This record gives sequence, C-alpha cells and structure tokens, in this order.
Amino acid sequence: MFSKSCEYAIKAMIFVAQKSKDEVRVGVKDIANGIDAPEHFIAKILQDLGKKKLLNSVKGPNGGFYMDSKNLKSSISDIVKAIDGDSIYKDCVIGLKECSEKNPCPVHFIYKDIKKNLIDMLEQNTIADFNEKLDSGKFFLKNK
Amino acid sequence: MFSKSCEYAIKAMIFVAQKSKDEVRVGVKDIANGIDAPEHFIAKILQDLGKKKLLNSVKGPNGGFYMDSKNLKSSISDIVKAIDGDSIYKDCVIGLKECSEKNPCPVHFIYKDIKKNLIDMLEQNTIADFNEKLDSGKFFLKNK
DNA sequence: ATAAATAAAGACAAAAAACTCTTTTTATTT
DNA sequence: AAATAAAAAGAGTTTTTTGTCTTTATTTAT
Repeated sequence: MFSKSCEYAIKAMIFVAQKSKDEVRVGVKDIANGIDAPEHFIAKILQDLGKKKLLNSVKGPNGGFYMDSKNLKSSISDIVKAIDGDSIYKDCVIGLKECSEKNPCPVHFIYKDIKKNLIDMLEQNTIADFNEKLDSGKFFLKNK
Repeated sequence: MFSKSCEYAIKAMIFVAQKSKDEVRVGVKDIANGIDAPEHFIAKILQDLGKKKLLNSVKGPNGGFYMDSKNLKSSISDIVKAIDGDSIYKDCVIGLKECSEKNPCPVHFIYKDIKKNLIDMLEQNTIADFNEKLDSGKFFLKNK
C-alpha cells in the first residue's frame, strides 16, 4: 500500500510528535531507534519532510526535529501525499490509465467505497490524535 | 496497492476469461494488446499463473491460454496471493514487524475495518463475475 | 514425418526503491 | 572566537521490480 519510505515517515512523524515538547528536539539517531528504521535512510526522509514543511528542525547542539502546533495537525494523508504522491488517491487499482465513473475498469465500482473509506481515514486522523494513543502505552511504533 | 505484475495478472485473467471459449485459446500477443501490457513481460506472468494452476494453456498451433470452469471461479484474492503473496493480508499498514490486536500499531484499529472490507471484496468477486460486466460493454481493460 | 505455431525457459538490461557513507553547512555552547 | 553537535546535502551501492530478447520444448496441422 505505502512505500517503505512512507511507512517510516508516518512512524517518524508520530514518534517526533510524541517525544518533542516545547524546546526539546529529537535527533535522527533517537528517531531511527524509536521506530526501528535505518538511520541514514530515515535521515533523508526527515530532510524531505522538513523541506515540505511537515516537520520543523534546528541544526547544531541540542538541535533536532520537532513539530510546531500547526504541524501537529497534519493528517496521515498529508504525509502520504508528501512522500508517495497522490497515486492511491488518483490511480486505478488495476492500473487502467484513464479510469473513471464514465470509463471504469471492472473493479472500479466494487472498490469505490473502500477507497473512500481509506481516504477519509487518512484525512481524518491527525498526528496529534496518535500522540494520545501512544501515551496510553497500548500502542507501539516498534517491537520488543 | 498491487504490484504492476499483479495489476497485469488481474487484467489478463479477466481478459482470458472473457475471450476464451470452449476450444478457443488466446495467445500472449492478443492478451498483451487486449490489456495494454508489454508482451514479453505479461508472458512471464502468464507462465507463472499457469504454474500456479490459475490459468490453463496449450502449446503449438492454435494453442494459447484459457480457463476451465474451475479456474473461472478464481477470486481476485487468489490472483493477488499468487502474484504478490499475502502481504496485504498479513502485514501491518505501517510496517510494524509484529502488529496484532494485542500489540497494535497506532493505526491498527482505524484501518481494521477497511482492511476487512478490502479482503472481503477481493475474496467475493470471481473472474466469472467480471466476465458478465465486460460483456455489457460498460467496463474496460484498456483505454482508447 | 515435417513444418509451423505457440508457450516455457533462461539470461539479460533498465529503472526504481531502499539503503549507506562522506562531506558540508549551520547553529549553539563554552 | 573556537569547538562541537547537529541537520543538510551529495554521491554512492545494493536490491527489487519492471521490462526485453533469445533459445528451447511441445503440440498441432499438413
């Protein structure tokens, strides 16, 4: 469904949101450990999220990544669009180049509702929402 | 969602089901044209579907691919499992290695119903079902 | 039997995705 | 001002996916 990069991005955003408070930032190493992702690889993704303004960062000692209140309101959808683009929103499930209500592939209508529910879910859930969940200790971003 | 190979496989299965009757088989070239896929690439996929007994074939003059009545009852799910494996059935949406009801990732429960609906859809729709749809002329496997 | 048509198999090539390592820049602390 | 700690940037490598080409095996028709 999502690329590996996108999976990491979602987990990283949730992790940073939970760990960073006011003036406390989280470093790449902590993020990589916290979500069980390769350090240099996640660094690139974080950079990308930064460029796309979904994540804040500061360089230098005590620097790292954090999220301001605006970014805490990002939805999973925002992250997915930033990393994987809008293919799951626009593209046909079986890859028909032009697939629409008027010109549908055979699975178009039987997938329609599922697609809508999926998109709604991605759009309605914000990073801040997950924050609370994780604090409860009943959800995980990595194993062990 | 699905790999390119899997998208081609689904379209190819639907195409063959619709085009092949009793003793008439469809050749690789026709299939490739019919679903707008690269000929040699789809040939490999057809071979694979053949090995996995989802598709019947005969070599030689007037040979080609077809589906017996048992194979017409294959579901999209059968094809997906054959080509992409069971990752969409088993794997966590955000790639948590062990993600379960007891040990869930933060999106586990909000994705649960969507996943169930998706799997039900894949399992309930058979190749034969699409056959009828395509005959109506209102659905397409390629553009133009 | 032979020729022809077709799928099967194998080996390769190109592109994309996933991942790694090194250097540079920038901010902070002392 | 200098040292240091961190992200940013750049330049690879490896693996997987996608796609191509050639040869072989098999079946059918003549």
